[in-house]
Amino acid sequence: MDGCTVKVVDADRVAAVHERMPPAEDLTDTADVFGLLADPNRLRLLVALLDGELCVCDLAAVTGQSESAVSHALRLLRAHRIVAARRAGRMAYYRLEDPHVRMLLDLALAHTEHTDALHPEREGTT
Amino acid sequence: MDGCTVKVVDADRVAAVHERMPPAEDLTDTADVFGLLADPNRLRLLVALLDGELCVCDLAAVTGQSESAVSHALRLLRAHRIVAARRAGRMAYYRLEDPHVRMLLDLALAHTEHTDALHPEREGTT
DNA sequence: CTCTCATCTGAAGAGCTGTTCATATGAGCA
DNA sequence: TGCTCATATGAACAGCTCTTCAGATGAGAG
Repeated sequence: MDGCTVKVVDADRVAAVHERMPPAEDLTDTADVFGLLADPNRLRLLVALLDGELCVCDLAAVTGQSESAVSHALRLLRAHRIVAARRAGRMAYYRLEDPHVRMLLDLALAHTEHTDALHPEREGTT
Repeated sequence: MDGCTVKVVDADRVAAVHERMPPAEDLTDTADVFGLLADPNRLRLLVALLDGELCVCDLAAVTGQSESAVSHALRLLRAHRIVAARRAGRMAYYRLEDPHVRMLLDLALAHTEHTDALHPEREGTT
């Protein structure tokens, strides 16, 4: 049932790694950020904002989503302070606010571009 | 209903940004990778593997998950070639195989550590 | 060959996520 | 003041995800 819960093969390594493990809070936080980047449409929005601010209208046009979907997505991103809104009359201009996320985006996109043959979706060992 | 679908505020910007937008395939791929990093337990596994290979047993111990959960998670990560398995008898030693993911992890964790007061989970503009 | 143990797998259920539709808000304009 | 348009919001539903439980696989020991 438990299998290995009791025994540990490399106790020292386990202890050391466990020591270095970031606190649960940090991991949750990080997973959260990754989660926000884990949607193609949200990704499109953020990529669109890499170059500067855009209104909801234009974001919908650029990313090919309904305005409602865009608004919902922006709401989420705003709640996590990844984007920020500037109001001009009835328009709302959004911009990428989190430099950390910008870095992650840059890094991820740079690598994806170079990764031509990586749509495996299959087993590696079995 | 559509609201803005027809009109675009800054047509030039929209065209330019749309031009620079990576192909859908790349975005899906990237979102996919982020999705794999979007779970605290998977994150724990990957962080544990940053220092070198570990068997399923020890991974379960270090990350505090059931072996079954770990196995399922590793299967997923393996399918995307993020980790690789080495077999030694009935043991399976896993290691982090994707340097790109390693970079993302390093970057993300480095920043999360410095981000003491960033558990907002609330509105930014409203 | 049989038994044990580490790992893997499949099925199933609970919960989360993203989209849509309908409607609300609030600014500018006539 | 009343209309229109950009954006925001809420409810609801479909689809995906993660965990667990039960059992399968395959290697080593006797």
